[in-house]
Amino acid sequence: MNPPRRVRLQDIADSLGLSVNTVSRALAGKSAVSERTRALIKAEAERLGYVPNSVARSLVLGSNMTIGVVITNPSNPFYARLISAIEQRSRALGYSLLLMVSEENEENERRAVETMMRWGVDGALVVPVQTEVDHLRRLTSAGTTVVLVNRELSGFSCDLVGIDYRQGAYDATTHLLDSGAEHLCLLEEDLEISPVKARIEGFREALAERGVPEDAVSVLRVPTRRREARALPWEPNESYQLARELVGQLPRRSGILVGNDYFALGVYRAVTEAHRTIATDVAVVGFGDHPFSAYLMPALSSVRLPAEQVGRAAVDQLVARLSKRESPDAYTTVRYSCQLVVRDSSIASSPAQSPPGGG
Amino acid sequence: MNPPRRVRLQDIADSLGLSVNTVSRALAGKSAVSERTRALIKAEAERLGYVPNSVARSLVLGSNMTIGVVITNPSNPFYARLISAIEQRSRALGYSLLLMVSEENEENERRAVETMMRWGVDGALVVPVQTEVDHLRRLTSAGTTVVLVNRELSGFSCDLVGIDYRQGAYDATTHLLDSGAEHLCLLEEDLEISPVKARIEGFREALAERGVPEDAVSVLRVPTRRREARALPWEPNESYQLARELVGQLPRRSGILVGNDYFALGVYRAVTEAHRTIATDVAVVGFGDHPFSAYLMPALSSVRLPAEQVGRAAVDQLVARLSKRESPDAYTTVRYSCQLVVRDSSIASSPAQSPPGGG
DNA sequence: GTGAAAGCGCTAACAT
DNA sequence: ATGTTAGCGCTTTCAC
Repeated sequence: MNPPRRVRLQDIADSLGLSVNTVSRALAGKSAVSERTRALIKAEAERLGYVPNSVARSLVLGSNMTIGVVITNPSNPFYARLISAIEQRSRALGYSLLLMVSEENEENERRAVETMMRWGVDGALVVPVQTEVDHLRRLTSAGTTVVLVNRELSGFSCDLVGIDYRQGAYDATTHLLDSGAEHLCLLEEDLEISPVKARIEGFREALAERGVPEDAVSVLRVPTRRREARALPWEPNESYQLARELVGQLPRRSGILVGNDYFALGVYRAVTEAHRTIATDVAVVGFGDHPFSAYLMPALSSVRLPAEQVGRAAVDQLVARLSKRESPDAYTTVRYSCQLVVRDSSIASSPAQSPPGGG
Repeated sequence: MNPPRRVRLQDIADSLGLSVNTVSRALAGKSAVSERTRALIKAEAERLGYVPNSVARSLVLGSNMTIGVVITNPSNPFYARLISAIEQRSRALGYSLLLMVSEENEENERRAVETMMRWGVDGALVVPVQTEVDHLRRLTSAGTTVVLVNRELSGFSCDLVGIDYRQGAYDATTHLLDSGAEHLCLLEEDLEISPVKARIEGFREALAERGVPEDAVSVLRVPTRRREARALPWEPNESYQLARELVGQLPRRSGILVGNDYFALGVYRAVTEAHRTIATDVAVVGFGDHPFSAYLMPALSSVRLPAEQVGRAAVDQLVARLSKRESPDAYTTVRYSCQLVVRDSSIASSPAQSPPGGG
């Protein structure tokens, strides 16, 4: 059997004794076609199983209704949710998605940008790896609209849709203090990216505001080795090792804020193995509110991240830019606030201390 | 500033006083160009910032080095891993990825197939929603190579790369029996898909082999409502509700196998709330070996799924087919085996019953 | 070794 | 209302 050649406009035109042009217009819904021939053409297209050739269409139109998405790691639950949201919204607006993964690697990101330029995607949604921006600049100056997602980048002006991690960390820290924690520790990823910086800021800000002394505060970096190929950033083992060391020297009434719910798993194990109790001895709050967090024992308090909102808004922002022909003179930055979900891991650590039958 | 028009072969040719053709051949690495001009051309291309137009190239070549991927839900950790693996391997082989999400919805899958036909992707990797196959047939008969991933489909012949869920369930069930469980229950997703069927088979097979009486066995379906928009299949609440009812009537020495680690979270909570103990009273084994499972207390035994192998193999299988020009006369089915990881949730439930100091 | 010409499938401008 | 022509950027004959 020879390869079944694809049905073209020409085939429909021939079969009906019309010109390609008429067929094109009829199927495109343009006005200059009689309803009779249009019906005829549609029927014939249906009969022959005609499928428009997007590649040819894109070549002449110069646009291909495609959005390039560059993500650092789809296995990270947050980015998985983000991809879902982006795909859903893009699909609703008629855009296809070219997915690229940078693996926290600058070189991969460069190649992704190159790919997008080759394909001439209409727009790009990028979670940038780091601070290098020259390739992104090339991309925009080649006429591609770029919207940064989740991570901010100084020295590169474009729209950004992100999350107010500072506020999230601030709220979580304040909550830990309200729950009675006096010694605070932040366990963070070891990447130099804006979400981490913002969380540290929010953490510090809350503590300063309450006048917590410097020596009662520490920020520790978990060696996630994200940049090593195939390393899972959320493998709890690293945070477990770190928490083991930490837990020995942990004073009473301490609170730990972790930059990722997976880190909390390591903390839980370390604390439990040291025969101390989450919540009572050590209050814990996570980031991400992963589905498992509500089901840990005790249930983990966590800062919920609006991945769906961010994904949707990023697509909307991108598409809005595309409809405006000219290059913008001002860029938008949107940071969605995140919401602390209080559960058992951070409830006030004192109730057991009230004397039974007292009062 | 007027839109910066993209650099074409023509621009390089003009700038060097050559023909488009020569430039094309030079950059394509063809032989019929003198080394001197080739160097000149490459330098000029570099200088002007030339980026090949993949759309134009695809139109003439009829192939675009693109693979269409249709996934039911990227937020599902298993599919997230699968996407990662597929992307990584595709990238290594020079293919771009068109990502589409079906949301367990037949209509979306149809649209995804339509999109792939429009773009004329070289091949398609599909996790099929259900049993409908007419659109997939159209896709293949239009000349697109299809490889099914993770879910099997009767009535549609093509290559398939999947997982031996039957074997996984068989091993897990045997293990539960070996651990002393006498009353067995399987908590499964409520989708009519091959992985679920295979797990039920494996479960039943192991029990039959050991002569476990029918009335000591049950298979329950968790109403995951996957098909409802935005419903998270792994939201543990449904399994929690189900397990609550179950746990009241659970005899001693029972074992629960769940089709998804997230279900185990619901079971853990229900069992704990009923003042019974995981492992001792109820042995539990999960499926998926999600990162959190090893950190539950007690640590969850689970069947590890080779998502990375499957993703990589699926791409390799697809690309292998693409290199063979003619339509195949035989299709390959590969099922990767999965490995049970035994942890504390399913250790023998009897040690505490041996009389202290006895023997 | 290089150039001229044709054409991939489609749409837009300009006829008629 | 329909047909003709041109051209998107590239590759592939086929000349020279």
